[in-house]
Amino acid sequence: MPPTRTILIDDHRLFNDGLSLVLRESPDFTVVEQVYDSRLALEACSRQVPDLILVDFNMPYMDGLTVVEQVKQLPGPTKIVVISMYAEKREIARFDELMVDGYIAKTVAADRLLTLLRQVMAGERVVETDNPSLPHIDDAVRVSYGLTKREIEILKRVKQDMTTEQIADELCLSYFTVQTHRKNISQKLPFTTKKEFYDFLESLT
Amino acid sequence: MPPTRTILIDDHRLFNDGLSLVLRESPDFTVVEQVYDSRLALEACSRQVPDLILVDFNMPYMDGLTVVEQVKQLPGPTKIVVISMYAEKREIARFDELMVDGYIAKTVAADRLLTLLRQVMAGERVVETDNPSLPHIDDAVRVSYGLTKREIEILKRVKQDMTTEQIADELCLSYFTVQTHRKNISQKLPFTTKKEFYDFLESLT
DNA sequence: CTAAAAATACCTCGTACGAGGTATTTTTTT
DNA sequence: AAAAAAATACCTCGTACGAGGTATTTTTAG
Repeated sequence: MPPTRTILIDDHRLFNDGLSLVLRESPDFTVVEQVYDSRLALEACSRQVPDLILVDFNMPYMDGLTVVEQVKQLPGPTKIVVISMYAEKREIARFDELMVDGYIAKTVAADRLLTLLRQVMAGERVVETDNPSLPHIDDAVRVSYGLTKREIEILKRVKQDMTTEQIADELCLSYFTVQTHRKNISQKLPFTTKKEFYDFLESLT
Repeated sequence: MPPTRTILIDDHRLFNDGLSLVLRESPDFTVVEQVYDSRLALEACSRQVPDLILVDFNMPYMDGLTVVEQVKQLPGPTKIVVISMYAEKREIARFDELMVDGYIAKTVAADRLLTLLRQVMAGERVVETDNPSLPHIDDAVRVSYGLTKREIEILKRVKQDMTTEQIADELCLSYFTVQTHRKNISQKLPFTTKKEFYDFLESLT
């Protein structure tokens, strides 16, 4: 059986190169091309007609979504696996619609990735969104910013874009109480930009 | 000369494992430990006393900032290099304050990383925030969402958390014009959550 | 048991923005 | 030259939140 001809699409060269080494460890995969610029992905795929592409979701210029949409238009039995930073249900849902063959979080170990990719090549659809061996505690985050348990509860809901009123309803609190918590939280956190804040929220489970 | 004893700290196992393979390619580096959970980073560093640690900035539980702060308290001449998703001046400034030995974006190629790490071990401080070979155009992003050039201009400033008024001042536009652009933008973009929106902004240069 | 920390609740003011309009001018495309 | 697209500008209403307060109750730690 010939090795699976694979194209890697990720603008993070370091990750792309590392992933390439991971695949090279296994004789049943061969990396025929590495694409560092999503705009070149389509061209590479139509030229190489790979058996498998691994595409990062978060890329500049053209996001993974667009790449996937376009590659699916191409002829050939190319399998598509999305590699993602995030293990969010919302993200997964978007790719579910696109019917990709796999959705794998970057938290998986290298050997686990190979196992999953082999399953994909065998015709399965795989979703591996989280590493179960990592316990979901946010104590460290909490302590490092001096947040209380209640404040974390509030933050988790802020992360989901819930409004003060919605949070109050869900936790059976007064609107004003949630207001107070949010105020205290923003005084404790050092972030100056919204982006920093949302990056921080990302780390809450 | 003995190889540089290195610890990798990144909760993205796949990246961590890939990075490990990258370093193993070079005889002057040896990876003594891979840490997948930032909470265990301090313990590993005090036990191993490595020559070099590579730490990811964006991690759950405890961010790179905290890890760096703590590791700097430990004895030993451990060099600290931050590996980051982002090439943002703001981020770099935060690590500049901490006086780490290197700040390297994930967009660098594997062999370039090795070169930079050797420079660090030779006593230099390195900052490599962007890959100059990638032209900064956001045409693809623009077209895929049907945004106009002007709208991109507005968005870039929204990304910097500028208010409607500030944007209007900078671009010599009426407040109302900027308001209109922002309205049109939010109608064109499909994002339902703030997080999705900020992830998208990340892709603008 | 007692002091500190956390959680609860209330109030107001100012800022900011999205969504709903309408409308004119400029630029680009055909 | 005409039509289409983009950019400009104005207006209002409602929602939401941060920052500034104050104050009571509950829980935790010493």
